[in-house]
Amino acid sequence: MELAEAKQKFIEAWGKLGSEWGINRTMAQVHALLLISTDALTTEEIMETLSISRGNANMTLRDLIGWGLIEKQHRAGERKEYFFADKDTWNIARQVAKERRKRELDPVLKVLEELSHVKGETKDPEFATFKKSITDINKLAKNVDKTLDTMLKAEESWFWGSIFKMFK
Amino acid sequence: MELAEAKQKFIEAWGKLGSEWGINRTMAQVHALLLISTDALTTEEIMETLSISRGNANMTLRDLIGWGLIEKQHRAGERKEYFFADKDTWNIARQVAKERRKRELDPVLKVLEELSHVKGETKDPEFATFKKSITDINKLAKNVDKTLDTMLKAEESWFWGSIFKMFK
DNA sequence: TTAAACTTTCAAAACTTTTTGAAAGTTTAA
DNA sequence: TTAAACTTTCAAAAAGTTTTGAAAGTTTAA
Repeated sequence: MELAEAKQKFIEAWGKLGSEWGINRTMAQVHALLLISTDALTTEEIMETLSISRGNANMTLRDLIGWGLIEKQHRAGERKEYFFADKDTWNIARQVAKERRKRELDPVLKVLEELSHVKGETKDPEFATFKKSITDINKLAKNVDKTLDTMLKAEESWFWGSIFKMFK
Repeated sequence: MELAEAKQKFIEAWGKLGSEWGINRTMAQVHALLLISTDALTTEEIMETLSISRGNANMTLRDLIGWGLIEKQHRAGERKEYFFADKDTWNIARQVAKERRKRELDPVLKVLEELSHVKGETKDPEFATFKKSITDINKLAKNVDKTLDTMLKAEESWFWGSIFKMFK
């Protein structure tokens, strides 16, 4: 397989994975392109390579910066802005986990906390079922939250070392 | 807060979380409804409670069965089918992880494996960058895969016990 | 058998999300 | 200043996804 073809395939695969995980396809593709680019790229180059519009490229790049996955680079004597991706996969995983926790898990935890205090007649089976489900899900969610927290603070080697030890 | 209101809130929150995670909103809502229902419900009751059409209810219920999250119940002397959800949150988490691994992670692993064998000139920086990114992502993906595998086989208590030990 | 009770299908409609591109805005060198 | 080089915005269009509902299909009691 040619390198160019391989790059193309990677961009497609990454884009597909992204869209299945609620990150939009273009965003994942731009990220993939920057991940496998040796040098930082301009908006123009990104637009060209992925055949996307200027507006789309601009918004996507801004979102990626918001997610902490890419950065701008200023070059002396040049007007254009260059973009490059953090290439450390461990950082990527952490950034994504961090953002998704903030955007998705946190609000759910808040609702669950609120719902777990609903008062009712313990003998009422309707109430008992509701209460049990909420409590159980709340427990799981809190565990996930705690695990993410540790993961976010962890160093890569320490983290995987622990995983390996854990899973023999 | 009234029990009825609390139920409504839970269904909404679960639906929102689902849609952010690539599971469609209705599917997550039907799941939520069954999770907090003491008794198994008919298609009719689900349609009514969530204000959705027969077709939608039918497809959604079928998908949920496909995900292993709910089951049909047959009642002697009755024509209707009843549906109920597995209430064990640990099982729910495992089922979801299992399905998503099959649908999303497996295909990506396949592509990465293929791409990690692309041959090229090691001195070419373009090639070197590509190779490194693919190799790193491949490593991470394999680790995630292995972790999921263990999780899928694990008992709840054992799993969380290990997590706690790991994270002090 | 039959027909009532129920389930499934799927094309079209509704809704949601993403993308476009032209216009407006900003920055900088001269 | 000015104007060229660049970035940002956003309303409208395109694309993608979900939902509807009526018709077709299936099952079962009698």
